[in-house]
Amino acid sequence: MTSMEDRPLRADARRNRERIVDAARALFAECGHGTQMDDVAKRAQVGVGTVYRHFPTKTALIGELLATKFRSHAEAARRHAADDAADPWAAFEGWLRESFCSIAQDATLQQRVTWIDDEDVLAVAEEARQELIAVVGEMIAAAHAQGTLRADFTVDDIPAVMCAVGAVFGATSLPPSGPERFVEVIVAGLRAA
Amino acid sequence: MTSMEDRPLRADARRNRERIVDAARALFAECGHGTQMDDVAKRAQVGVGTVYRHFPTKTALIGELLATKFRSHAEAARRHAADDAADPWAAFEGWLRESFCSIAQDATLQQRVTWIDDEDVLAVAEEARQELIAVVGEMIAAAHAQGTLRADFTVDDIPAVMCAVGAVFGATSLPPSGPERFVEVIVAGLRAA
DNA sequence: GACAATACGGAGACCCGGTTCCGGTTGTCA
DNA sequence: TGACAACCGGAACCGGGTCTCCGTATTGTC
Repeated sequence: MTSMEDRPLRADARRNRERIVDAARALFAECGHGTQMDDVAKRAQVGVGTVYRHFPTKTALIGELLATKFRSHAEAARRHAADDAADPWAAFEGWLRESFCSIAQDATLQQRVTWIDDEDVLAVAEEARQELIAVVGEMIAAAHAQGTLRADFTVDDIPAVMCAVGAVFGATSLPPSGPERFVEVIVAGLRAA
Repeated sequence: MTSMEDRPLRADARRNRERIVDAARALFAECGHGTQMDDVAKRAQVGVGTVYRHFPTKTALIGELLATKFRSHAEAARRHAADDAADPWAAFEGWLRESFCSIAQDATLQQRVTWIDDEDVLAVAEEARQELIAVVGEMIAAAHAQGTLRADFTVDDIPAVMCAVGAVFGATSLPPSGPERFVEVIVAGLRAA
């Protein structure tokens, strides 16, 4: 989506683009919402102009980061589904835990999902998001068939769970020992009623 | 805390202060993070200057709103504890559900707790927050004694739960039918392991 | 009813952060 | 190696939002 092979993109351009994305991810993880374009540029050792050539807007940049996240969640889901093909609940729970860890890494980003201009951010990452939903949908269906997952839980609830986890890990008013425990609560809550 | 009886505060001043708080609450519920001081002033039919005389800073205003919320949660907790004195779990669950509803009302505000400048916002509401923690702590202790609440759940986890719920209800990328279900998951997850 | 103290209003100063622009640089291809 | 296109940097711009300032209005007291 972000920029197909219209033309192969010059070598240095490619390098810079990558640097920018890395810098952005790192900064959002560290500085949270306070991260700004100039910072990203500085961190990537690049001028602001360069950042804007690759991403026309801050929203676009964030969208790209989010899309990447989604893709990696989806990939994890596929992996777990394959590894635990025999036990859908195990696959689902395994995926949940892995995703939660990954969310903990840069919760700030995840939190963006719950925001104002989300409409726009999500639009950029929509394709990746759909893919994720699809993959997870299958896991959920399998778990339902097995009868190990709350009957009233659907794919549509996944975003909510992600939001929740993101919020908890991203909270600056740090629950000292909290986050991990919170995950346990959710997992327990999701087991068949 | 916000302003003790240093001097009784003139009649019109008191009236305006109240209007401002009401307007702010309403706007945060409606417009979310986008709410700005001028809007609050307009809604309260007051000049911006007046708003700033009562609350030296936007943060202070939000802090006040938050403090009010905390106080009402605490009050609810006391009520439930009294009503269901015989059954701690019932009291706890009842309080949780009531609080969740109330959070749903103006989730945006609750979300503030997970934010950047939270340090500051929380500082303003700290007193009220401590009170809430104390009251709920007793409920939790009682439920533990009864053996109906997950053994590894402590008061320190309450903020996390609040954050989570706030995030879910406040998400603009609305999980269509999600929120209520999410509450069920948490309640289920909190029952004794 | 008049004076002091207190409060009000809202124009605009001020600051902050995203976005633009363009002169200079670098990669690519013949 | 030369020439042209693609790309880079970062100073300057600009809109939008918080907060200040001060002349005016209201309250309360004697």
